[in-house]
Amino acid sequence: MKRKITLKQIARELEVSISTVSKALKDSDEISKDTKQKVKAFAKLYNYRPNTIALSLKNRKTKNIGVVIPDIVHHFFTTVFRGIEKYANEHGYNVVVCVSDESYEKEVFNMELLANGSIDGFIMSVSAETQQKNDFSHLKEVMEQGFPLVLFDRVIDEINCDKVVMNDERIAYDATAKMLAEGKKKIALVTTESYFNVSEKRAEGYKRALLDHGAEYDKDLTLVLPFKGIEESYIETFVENQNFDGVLCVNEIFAVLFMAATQKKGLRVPEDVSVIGFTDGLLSRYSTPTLTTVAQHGERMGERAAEMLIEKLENEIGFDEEEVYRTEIIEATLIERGSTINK
Amino acid sequence: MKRKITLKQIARELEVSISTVSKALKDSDEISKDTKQKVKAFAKLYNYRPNTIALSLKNRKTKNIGVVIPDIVHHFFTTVFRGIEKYANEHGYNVVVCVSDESYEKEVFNMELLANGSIDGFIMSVSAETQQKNDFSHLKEVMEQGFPLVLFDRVIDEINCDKVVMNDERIAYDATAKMLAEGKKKIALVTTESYFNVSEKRAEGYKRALLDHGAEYDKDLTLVLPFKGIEESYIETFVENQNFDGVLCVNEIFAVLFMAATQKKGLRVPEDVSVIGFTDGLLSRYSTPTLTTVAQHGERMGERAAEMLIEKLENEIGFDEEEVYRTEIIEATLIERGSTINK
DNA sequence: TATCAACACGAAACCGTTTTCGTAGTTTTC
DNA sequence: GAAAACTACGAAAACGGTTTCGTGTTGATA
Repeated sequence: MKRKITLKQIARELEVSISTVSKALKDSDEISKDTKQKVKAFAKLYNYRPNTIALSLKNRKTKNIGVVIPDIVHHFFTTVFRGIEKYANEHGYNVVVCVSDESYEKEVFNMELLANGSIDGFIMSVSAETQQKNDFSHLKEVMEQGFPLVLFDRVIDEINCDKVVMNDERIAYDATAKMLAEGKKKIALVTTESYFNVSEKRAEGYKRALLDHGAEYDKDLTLVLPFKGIEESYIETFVENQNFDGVLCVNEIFAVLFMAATQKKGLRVPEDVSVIGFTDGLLSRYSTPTLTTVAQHGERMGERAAEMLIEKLENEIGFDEEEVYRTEIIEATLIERGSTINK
Repeated sequence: MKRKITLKQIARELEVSISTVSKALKDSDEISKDTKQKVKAFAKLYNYRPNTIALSLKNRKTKNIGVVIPDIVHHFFTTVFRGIEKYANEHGYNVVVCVSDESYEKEVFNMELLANGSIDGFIMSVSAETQQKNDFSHLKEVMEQGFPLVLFDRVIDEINCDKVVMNDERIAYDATAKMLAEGKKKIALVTTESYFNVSEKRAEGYKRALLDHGAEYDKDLTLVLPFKGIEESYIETFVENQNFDGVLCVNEIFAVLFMAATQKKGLRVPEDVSVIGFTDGLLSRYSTPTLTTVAQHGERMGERAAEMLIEKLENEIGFDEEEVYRTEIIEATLIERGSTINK
């Protein structure tokens, strides 16, 4: 086991002081040309790299950012993560990920762990349980400790920090309006239980579109599915008993299940029923017909979140300068595919 | 910005030495009961937590493990990562992820970065480009530096380290045999270019099953698709021109595309054509019909990889003890769904 | 020749811990 | 009453860097 070489060893070997080696490697003009060359040559030969941990301790910066997400086996979060990792890496940061698994306790635990020196700032999307409990003291805590925090997607209004969100309400409006424009009259909504503020916003956009276009909002046309353990039968029962000619689903799994159920019933997509989902994942791209869906541009969200965080990290805020927080809206776009009638 | 409290501050506040504080918090019996209580109370009040970075420097252990994978927006890698993260977290380790994006250069760069003190060991799956170039000096390098390394899925024979793999050959054999047992005669194979050793092994299993069961191996029934930018037309052309009644696809995207193409041609799945894919992702679960597929148990692979790595990390190898490397095989299983004829 | 700046380098502090070792002060022992 | 043995604590080194501040040696200047 060949230990990595340190300044101390180089210094001893070359019979100079540690400071000299350090300065020589930094091309300080305190050091003579001769010595610099000697040191650099030696360092290169032994492939010297400064120890990250020592630097972290000295600089009180780890160059690590902590990402806390509810789930990783999930297309949206994965793409956001991709964006974060990409941007971070390009800017000299590493990313340490903790998965809260939708659990409040794990979320708190992980954040405390990371806050003990492992990272310089947080990017996160809160867990379902946290949203339900409505307890955000752990977020306040890390902010008070001076950690910059960027929330994305599942954000918390009462926490004052940088945020990256999607215009859920508007895109749901647009999606609904699109189906109305196709001539559809009875548009259903398939959503999750309401403690997810994103689902709620989508529902609002859906309603507003109906009312704006003179369609009536029928409560019976909204199907609320549980967060975990979706039973296909819920959907099939709904499809069996309700009359509709379009549907907006808050994710692609619901969309593809709904589509399958309507087809099974003998209805054609999109001729008889238009279907629009959220999340442009594999399901949307490879279903039959392909799904018209809302692309959330997760990667861009991740990039922006990372950008905002790193900006905060690098621009040490002046003393008594007022901290200013931004909320960035990433515009979702509707991708038209085979499950709607497109011109 | 409230800095986290340090031993030094507690010491000053309580008018004792730093050593005393440190020992008191560790319940050392060098310290009197009184002092211990005083210190502990104060520490609890100010919510003292030892600084991770300082500990890392002191102990030369970061309690971080580095994960380098080719892609994160990919069901299989995501599940493996999930397993790693889960096991690591349960055992007091954090995970820092770097995505190589299938690029040799990024892979090398990221590993060098991580090797400068950020992590204690690596878990990785090599990039496509690395496999093509057949250059593994960066892996040898980190091993020589004393970092334990666990490879999974895309492993390298010439690198001597712990490995976690799937029995690709055998499960491909089983999948093919299953279709033959259904009475299918002409089984096609849809695979990727061959520098992926996993694809190669799957192809071998496929061939062996054909020969073992007295079916003939027809080269024309193998469709090789490029790694990036699959054109649907490649598949459609193949489906149009070849005669087959079963197909084994090396991933679920190929499987679902193939299924769509055969259905479009008017063939029924599974009556006319049986389809089996690899990867038990959303596509397999929600396609119509649902896909019979090979479950790779990525999560278990990740857990095992993490377990192997952490075991190496914690059991400092005795001096001159011979290092022993293991290759663990995670048994894949065939999940029977609607795209094959099951009894 | 005394003075001074420039040059080239080293000592030491610091980041926050842990841990070894030394040592006052007290108690026990004979 | 002196030596031995505890007790309870502190000083200092170490992990691997960076950086400030000296300082000894030159050569130039007055």
